[in-house]
Amino acid sequence: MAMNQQGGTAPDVAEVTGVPTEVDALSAVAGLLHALSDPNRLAILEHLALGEHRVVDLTAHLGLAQSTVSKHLACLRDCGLVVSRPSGRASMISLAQPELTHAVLAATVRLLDVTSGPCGAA
Amino acid sequence: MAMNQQGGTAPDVAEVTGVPTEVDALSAVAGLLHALSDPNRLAILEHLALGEHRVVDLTAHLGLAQSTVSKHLACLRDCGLVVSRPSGRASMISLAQPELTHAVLAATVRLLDVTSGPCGAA
DNA sequence: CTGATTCATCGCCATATGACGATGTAATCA
DNA sequence: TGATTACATCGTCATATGGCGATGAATCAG
Repeated sequence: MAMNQQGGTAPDVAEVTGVPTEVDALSAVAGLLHALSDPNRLAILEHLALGEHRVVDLTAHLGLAQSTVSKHLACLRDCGLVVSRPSGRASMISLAQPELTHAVLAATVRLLDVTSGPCGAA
Repeated sequence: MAMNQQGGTAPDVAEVTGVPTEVDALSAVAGLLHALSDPNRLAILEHLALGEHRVVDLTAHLGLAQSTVSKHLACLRDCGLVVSRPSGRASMISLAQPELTHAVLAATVRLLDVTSGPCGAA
């Protein structure tokens, strides 16, 4: 049973990693990551990093149908990644947690830089 | 609509956020995040955080079919998240980038903690 | 009031994905 | 040698997902 490599007194995975182990918690994390695992949604988040934007602006920027963008925004809103502030007949969309969201993406870029680098590049 | 980015004087989204803006780069990031957006794959990564494991061990741990686990591992291997070291007739699987991978998950947990908290909890 | 704009939602469709069992290959054991 | 174990791959199926257009509600312009 070579399973306590962390030394100490039988460390729990969650305590070592700081990431939950239960299925529910993992599903929650996976759900949030799933919301981030779409290029168009990432483009939306990036665009929102510059400030508030209307849906129609995001639609024009992405070159997608308005319904598609609206659905993506609903996804991001469900995950609490963006918030919408009604302004007249428009909706001003903005990042709910700019710094934390950026932290996840930055960490992912760093990881991507290492994982994809040694495989194909020098 | 203020969209002067690539000028060199005005700040580019990528420079502000540190996250690429091109579709290819976004797709790459999205692909990596997609690999992380599955509860079972997250469970695999967490389990591997404790050290090397055989496929059959992961299979027993997850309670999934061997083919399913193998496919998940293939996904993770394609993304460069895990590496496999042949050992006899078994394959020892381990994290390729434990710290960077953990950094992404930790940042996601932090984000989840904020996004899911204020919505339903106090 | 009438028309235009903005956004959310619904229905639909093509594709992607996760699950499984079955099969093939390589390595270990009797 | 033959049998068993460990793993990867293939084929299949049910479901999820992203895309679009159409529709409806709300707001603003005239």
